Amino acid sequence: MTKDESGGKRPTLKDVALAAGVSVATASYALNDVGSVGGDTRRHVLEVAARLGYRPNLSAKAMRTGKTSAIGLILPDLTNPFFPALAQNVVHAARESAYSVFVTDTQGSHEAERAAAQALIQRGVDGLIWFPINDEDTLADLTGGLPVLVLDRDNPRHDLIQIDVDSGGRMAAERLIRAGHRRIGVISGPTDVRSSRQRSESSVEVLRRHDALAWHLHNAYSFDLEPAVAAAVAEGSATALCVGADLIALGAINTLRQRGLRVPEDVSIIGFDNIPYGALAFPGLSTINIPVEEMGIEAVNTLLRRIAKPAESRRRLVFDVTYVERGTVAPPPAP
Amino acid sequence: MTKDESGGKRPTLKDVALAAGVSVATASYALNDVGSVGGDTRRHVLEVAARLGYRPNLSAKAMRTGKTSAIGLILPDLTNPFFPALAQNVVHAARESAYSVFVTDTQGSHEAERAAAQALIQRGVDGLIWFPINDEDTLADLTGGLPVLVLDRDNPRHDLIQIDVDSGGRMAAERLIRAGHRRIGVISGPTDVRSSRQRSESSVEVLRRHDALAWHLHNAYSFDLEPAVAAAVAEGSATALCVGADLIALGAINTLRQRGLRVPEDVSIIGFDNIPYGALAFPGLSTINIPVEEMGIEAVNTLLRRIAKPAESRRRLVFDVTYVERGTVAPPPAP
DNA sequence: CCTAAAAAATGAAACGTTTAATCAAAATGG
DNA sequence: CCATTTTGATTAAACGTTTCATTTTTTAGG
Repeated sequence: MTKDESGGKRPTLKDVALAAGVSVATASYALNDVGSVGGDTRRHVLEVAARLGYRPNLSAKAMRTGKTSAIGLILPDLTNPFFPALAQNVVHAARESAYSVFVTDTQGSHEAERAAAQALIQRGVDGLIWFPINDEDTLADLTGGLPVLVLDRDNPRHDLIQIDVDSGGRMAAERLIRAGHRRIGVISGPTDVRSSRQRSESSVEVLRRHDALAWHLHNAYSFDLEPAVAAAVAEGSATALCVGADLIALGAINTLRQRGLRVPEDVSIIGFDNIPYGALAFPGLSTINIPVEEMGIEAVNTLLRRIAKPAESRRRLVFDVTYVERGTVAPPPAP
Repeated sequence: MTKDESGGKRPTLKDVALAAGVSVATASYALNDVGSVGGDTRRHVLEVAARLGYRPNLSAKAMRTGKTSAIGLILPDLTNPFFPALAQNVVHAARESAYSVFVTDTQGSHEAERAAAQALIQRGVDGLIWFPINDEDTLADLTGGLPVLVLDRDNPRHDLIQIDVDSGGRMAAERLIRAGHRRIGVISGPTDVRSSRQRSESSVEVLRRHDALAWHLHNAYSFDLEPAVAAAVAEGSATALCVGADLIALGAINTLRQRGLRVPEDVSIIGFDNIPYGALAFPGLSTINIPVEEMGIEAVNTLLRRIAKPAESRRRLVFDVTYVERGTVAPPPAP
């Protein structure tokens, strides 16, 4: 019960000190559990503070200490279903350590990305968790010595949390081969981001080795697959698809169905990301799972450690992926 | 070009004043475009500030003025696909006015909701955009005089942005009737939130009037529909479903398909929310669209207005919904 | 007991702003 | 040309903390 004793406004440290009959300094020491203050006084101050419902003014604290206990999360696109789970876990992990999170979404624009970073830095965030749009280090001149954790992308200057996409790409390809497919198409996302390239390149490599690569489509963006490819598939150029992102895979499924092809009876598909949609689709999308929840948590852990020890050597964490089988893989249709 | 003249640390107002050969006060006045400062000096100060790459320390400004130009966004669950688009637009609209947004996700727990609000208030946010878990005013004792904008839910103390769910519920029911259905089931979400109740109640009302209500299932939560209902539908108790949320509708479709029923050939379905998944499904989910983007924008506009004029009379904005036809509505199967 | 050391408590400066209260200089009016 | 107003600029206080340097009180040692 935080009752409000003094009229109206929030009690300040001075109020607490006054009410406890002690100096402001002592009150501060007592509340922060530092300095040398007697056990009795400490308890008393704490008690009074609780009674008054005292909450430190974080702006003041921030100004004095230079630490805001806030961090920024910069994401390319919140509406991409890959990100909300990440954001959620970042926010929660941060709260565990009494940090709050400014979330910004840059809509895939480098300009917006810089503006967002600027704003956050000016706000004095203690650190940034940054999922860059592509591999360009667009914030190089802004971040200064600020702790930054980079997600998924590459960056020579910051701590990194990455994903072992190579193994994911391989898993997908191998699974399709094991199912008996010998004409497999690969569809990949934006080629200007390493992690996206790697996904499909590792698939391609495996497929080549088995002489099972039908074709490779680059830079598939949104979720309607190019009609050309759909037609190619319809003509039987491929009996299975290795797709670099679930969103694209779902689009591909749609396109195929609109052309009368069944999934997985006529063509098998494996996606990448394990976005929640996939589980909801019918049949469920088989895909490569990225442990995005753990990544979120580990991101704030790593960032907070870096904030605490700026000099520690650079860290690079790589998360494993797993294949999750649902309903979009089957043997190729009998010819 | 924000080059860094003084060694290392960010330049402060004092640095600017010094470099411009003017008092700190004048520098402040000049930069904020207030007070009486000569045209020449003003220009000069601005120029110097730009040259030094000066950025005001927002913590300091906040402490002095009591305004942080930050707001908090409290959502029940970021991974519910309804919310990311909302969050995105809130963040963008806020940035337009140089506000930053603390985003928190309360996982449907009232405890977490209170904790989050506490933290944000302590941080000194200028206002809160709050999508409550249900209709309980769980923050009543915390918010004090703080401007709060409540989304979707009801609340006697705050500005409101709501949705005309009644008309949505009616639209859905009418559409199914128009398609020829006469045995229609209604599935609704949590009954402890008014807006959820209203969605289905308005459907029910219309269906009753046409004597077309087959049954009404309350409190359907996650996305697998109760086997009981699925069986009931399978037995032909209903040829169409009016569902209170897309997420539930998609689950329903899955369950039906697993029992061998086709959508929409055997049973038609209309959802509610128009979450992005719906468009990706095959066939696309017919649903009621909520203009969530506009709502996000209007939420920050209304909140910022309230922050500027705390005394203005309470506002309540109601957004219209629209029916979006995709592929899940068809005439009932011939008996 | 007295002194020295340790512990507890305090005063005041500092953080980077804004802004009220002054003051000086320039402009205005009679 | 003096008195008055306006304009331009400055000084200093204030916001709520933390923390250094200092003082006061207590404890311990001989």
